[in-house]
Parts: sequence; structure tokens; C-alpha cells
Amino acid sequence: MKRIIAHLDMDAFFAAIEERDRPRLKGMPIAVGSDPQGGKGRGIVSTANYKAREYGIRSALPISTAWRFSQEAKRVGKPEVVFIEPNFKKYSEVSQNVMFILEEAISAALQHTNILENVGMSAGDLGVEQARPPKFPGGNLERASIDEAYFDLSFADSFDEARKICEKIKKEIAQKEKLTCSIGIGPNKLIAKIASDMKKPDGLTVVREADTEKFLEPLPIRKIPGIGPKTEEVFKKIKVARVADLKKFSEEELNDLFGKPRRQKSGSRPLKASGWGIELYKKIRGIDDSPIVEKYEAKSIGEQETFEKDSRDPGFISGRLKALCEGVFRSFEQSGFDTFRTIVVTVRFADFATKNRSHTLAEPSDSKTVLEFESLKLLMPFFDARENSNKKAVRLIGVRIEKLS
DNA sequence: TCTGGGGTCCTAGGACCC
DNA sequence: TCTGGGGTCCTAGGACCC
Repeated sequence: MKRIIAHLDMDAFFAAIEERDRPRLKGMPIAVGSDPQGGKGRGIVSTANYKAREYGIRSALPISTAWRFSQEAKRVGKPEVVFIEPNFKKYSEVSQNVMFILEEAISAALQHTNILENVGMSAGDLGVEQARPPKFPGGNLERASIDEAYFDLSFADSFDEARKICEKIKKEIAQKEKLTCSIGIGPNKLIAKIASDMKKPDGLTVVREADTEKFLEPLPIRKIPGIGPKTEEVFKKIKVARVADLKKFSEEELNDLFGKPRRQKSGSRPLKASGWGIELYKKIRGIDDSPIVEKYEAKSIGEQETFEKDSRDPGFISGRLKALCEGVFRSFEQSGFDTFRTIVVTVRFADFATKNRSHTLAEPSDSKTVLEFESLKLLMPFFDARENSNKKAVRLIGVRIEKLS
């Protein structure tokens, strides 16, 4: 049986929820993110709605820049951007609602398919291939993030059927949650994911197996998940901009490009593993066998904090470290895990240079005192002259626990 | 432009063991 | 004397994703 995979991605999720919940904001430019503090804030934009995107405001833009864009717009008589601080609790509740709608819709569609089959109405392999994936309901749905999910529609047997199911899903989410989403349908997760991004917002894009290579070739390489700003930059230097350009490289060439460090200048490291080259060779040809993974267990729990002002004060910094430990420990207690074994402390300096130090305990621990004591021990060397020779101020610190069980 | 906070995955080198 | 090969764990760094 051929695989049919869908990827659902909510449109401007956080901003759309805020716009929905505050009718007075309808049609206004909205940026959800940290407090801009009159242009002095140091955070970034989490999500901008489509109106705000017309101002050049998008995810990950420094909030201070967004503020400036808003002021410039105001000067030419356009409405100012509405800045809203994120409310993750609310977003996560809405996320659950959406996932529930999805789950119900999938299982209804599956039942429908089975009924048709049993009555012999489908292009029937009744008796020939009786075995349907007995995985629903609640099965074959992967919650990939707060606003994204993959689901398996192979049971629909055709891309046309799958499209109908997805149209229904979109309609239900719009009715029940007053939110729009975009869905991509393809022969695997990779294609579904790229497809869902093609016609945002409120899009539905189907890419059949036979069309995948033609679909991918004209795309900028950045559209391939896993190719980020660094890799894009490397390829830009050798005039590779689109997937079609990338296809001229053999598997060996790509493997070499990302493989072992071949006599590099100190400091610069290979971008990614050997293995990633071969991965990439497959991806740009639309090949992807990765399964839909339902259950998900956290591998680490952490918190970090950027100070309002960079600090050189060990008392202040260790005080904040302690507060972070408390937060991490609280999440740990609520997580259902019993013990942790590794503690990682992160320090980011004023120049954005970021250092980690970690320690793995001989025995697993469940103690807050141990967490606080070990984090402090990991932090101390950063105040040493040797680790921090030019006495750089600290911008951020973080604590994370790993090896949970 | 001047860069959050939550994560995941991958690699390399060194220690240590057989 | 000059020296193996494989495996696992720990630490550190980096790219990437939402």
C-alpha cells in the first residue's frame, strides 16, 4: 500500500489566537513577542500576523527592530503594531483542542473507509488485502510541535480521498476554533512538510509521488528541513541556490562537503556529520522513510534567562542561577521523571559567545540541593581569569538536566 | 537588525576497558 | 621497542527547529 502522509501547520498560530480573542484587534498588525520596552527590549518576535508581515516583521526578528518598523509605519500614517506578550498556557490549550479535532476527524474518516470496504463499495481489495493499519484512533498522529502535526492517511488509498479528508479537517478547525491552518499532502513526511508551507495561509497542497522531483527542483535549498542559515551561506558561495543546483552533486561529493574536517582553520568546524551529506542527497530527491512517531518523551528539562542588562556581578548571576534551578526542579517534579544524572550550565557573554559546562553524577539524583550545588560548581570557573580573560560581561545563563529516568 | 526560550540531534576527542 | 582495534561513556561545541 502506498504511503500518504499529511502535515498540518497552524497559520501565524500565537498571533492568530490573540487576534481571535480580541475582536478590537481584527485586521490590525500584531506581533507576539517579548516586551519591546519602547525600542529598548532585547527579545525577539515570536509570531507576527500577516498584516504585521507587510511591515517586514516576522518570527525571530529582534523586537527592537520590530518596534522601529512600527514607528516608521506610524510616521507615514499606517496603524502602529500591537505588541503582545505570549501566553503559552492559552496556546497550549488551543493546541490540544486542535489535536483533538484532528484525531476525531481522522478516526471518523477511517471508519468511513472501512464501512465502504465492508460493503464492497471501494475500489476494493476486500479479501485480497484485508489488513488495514489497526492503529486508529489516537494512532498514527504525530504532534511535531505546539502548532504542527503529521498524520498518516494511507488508508484513504488515493491522494484525492486524502485531500477530501483534509478539506474537512480544515473546515472543522475553522468552525470550532476560528483558526486557519495549512496542510500539505505527500508520499512522506518530508514532502508533506514542504508542501504545507507552499500556500500559506489557509492552504492545501497535494504533491503526488510522481511529481515530487519536479516539485522540489525549483525551490530554494533553504526549504529543505535541516538546511539552515549556515548551510545556505556555504552553498551560496559556490552558487548553489536551488534544489536543482544541489542535485548536480554526487552522493560522494555531498558526503565530502559535510564530512570530515579537511584541514580547516582553527575554530571552524564541519557543519554537520558525515551521514548528513547522504541524508541530503536523498532529501533533495524527495526520498524519506522516516516514520510517524506518536509518543514522545522529553530528553532534557531546562531554563535560561537573558538579563535585562549584561552583568559582571557574581552575586547577581549566582542568584539568578539559583532561581533557574528552582524552576527546572519544579518542572522536573511535574514531569513524572524520578531522577536526573547530568547537569549543564550555559553562559552567554555580551559578545554572544556561548559556553557550556556539564557534569554527570556518579549516581542518579532527585535532589534540588544537588542540582543547585552542582550548577554553582559548574558556573564558578566562568568567573576565573583563565576562562574569561577579558572579563566579559554575562548576557544569559541557563541550567538544564539530562539523562532523565 | 543585534539577536528569546524551549528543545533535538550530531560530531569529535579523550579516558577507559578488553 | 613502538605500539592494535573495537566499544562505551563523558564533555564540549554547533546547527537547526518552532
